[in-house]
Amino acid sequence: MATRGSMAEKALSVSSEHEEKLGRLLTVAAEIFAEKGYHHASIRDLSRRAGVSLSGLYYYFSSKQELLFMIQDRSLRNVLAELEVKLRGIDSPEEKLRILVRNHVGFFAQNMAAMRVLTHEYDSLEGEYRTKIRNLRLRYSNLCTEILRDVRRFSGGGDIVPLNVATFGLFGMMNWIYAWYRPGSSVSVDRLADHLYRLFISGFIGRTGKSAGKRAG
Amino acid sequence: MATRGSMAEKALSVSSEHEEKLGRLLTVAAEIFAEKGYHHASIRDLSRRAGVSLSGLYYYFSSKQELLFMIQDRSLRNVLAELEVKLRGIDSPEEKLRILVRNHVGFFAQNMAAMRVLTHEYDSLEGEYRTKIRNLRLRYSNLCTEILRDVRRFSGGGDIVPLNVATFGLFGMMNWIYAWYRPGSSVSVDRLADHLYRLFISGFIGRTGKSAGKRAG
DNA sequence: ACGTTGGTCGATCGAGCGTTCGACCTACCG
DNA sequence: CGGTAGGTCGAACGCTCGATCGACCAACGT
Repeated sequence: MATRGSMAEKALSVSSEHEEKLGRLLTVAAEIFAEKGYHHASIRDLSRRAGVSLSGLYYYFSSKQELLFMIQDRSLRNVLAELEVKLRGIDSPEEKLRILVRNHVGFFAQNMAAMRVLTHEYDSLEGEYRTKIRNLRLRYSNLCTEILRDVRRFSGGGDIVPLNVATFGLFGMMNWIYAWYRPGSSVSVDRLADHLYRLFISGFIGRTGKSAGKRAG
Repeated sequence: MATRGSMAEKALSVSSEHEEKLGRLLTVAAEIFAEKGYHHASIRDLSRRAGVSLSGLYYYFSSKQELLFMIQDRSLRNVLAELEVKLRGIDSPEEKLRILVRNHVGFFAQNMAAMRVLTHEYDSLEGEYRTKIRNLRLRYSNLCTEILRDVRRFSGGGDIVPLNVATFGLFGMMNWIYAWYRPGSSVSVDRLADHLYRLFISGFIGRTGKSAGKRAG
């Protein structure tokens, strides 16, 4: 059906079929990488699970490294793009932060395999692949740091915790999810995101525990 | 030198030399695992870096899996043992929590390779090795959860965030350190631990960002 | 009818892997 | 001295890996 038509139509449909199959391969590969780790997973595993011959796979990517790169690149770009759309038109810094957390946690829950590969297998990247992913990650964490800066300025909170420590603390909380959270748990994804947001925000904008009227050092 | 003496003395000194060399091997192995990941690291790498023949290594461990297990087992036991000592005689739950964070972060900074392997390569363990490490981890996180429960009861804080979410959030913050912190940074280890403690505690015991007033208790 | 292009495959290569084995070399014991 | 035990080693085995190559096929334009 979709393969009939003019040259332009065909080129389009063919390339979209190509994209589609590549996408399927990347999804399956992400699952395998997430299960066994990049280095332990073999292209033969992917060949078996995807029902494609070993050599046939190499039509869609040129090396195992590139395969890993594509998974991380797509995940990160998706997270970033979606986040930037959602932030459009939002003024309140705290609301921005809440959106960031929800977006991040949401992606994790929805596509756990790829996100796990993203946080777990960064060091498996080499050379230019690593550099490119590093830059994307930097863009992401910088965006987060800027939001945190605004949150603090806006709330008049003190400079208790350095901005970069706070940023990494937040990412730590969010990225650690893959180690324990299973979708379909008693805590829904939205509630989880909300919990983490609340856990973070009030520690960030002020008040240390000791001023809670209990202890005198 | 140390090899002279009676049978008992020799047995002692020999076994302690054995322990010592095993310890060195584990340290080097942890560095390699931390660098390249468990599956990508080879026993031959260890052989080269430790200056011991390939087959000679197998006198000290019986398989690569056991090697990985020993690294994780020792790290976890050290962290736990040291923590239990430090907690002895402490009553204040908040102080207990502060000690836990300092202890954890301190171990990370002091022995980053092994701790990285501990948090990063749990899934590389198989069979009984995995079960044993899982139990140790459980003991650790349960200890943490209990402290958090006391903190909340003692501070009269609300039940905003479920205890297990809070526990994993805290571990996430602490374990994420290996992804960005480098010893000798501008933030000292003690200050880092303090930052993370403060970031966590006030988000945990109450008040969302909106109404950041003093609580009366 | 023919050439081209996109896609797939079996067979195979060379390299590296974890592990084993038997030989070997001390340093001690009786 | 001979014997035994702790420790070390080179060589090799069997296996899996990532990657390549040339053959093949169906669908298309001309």
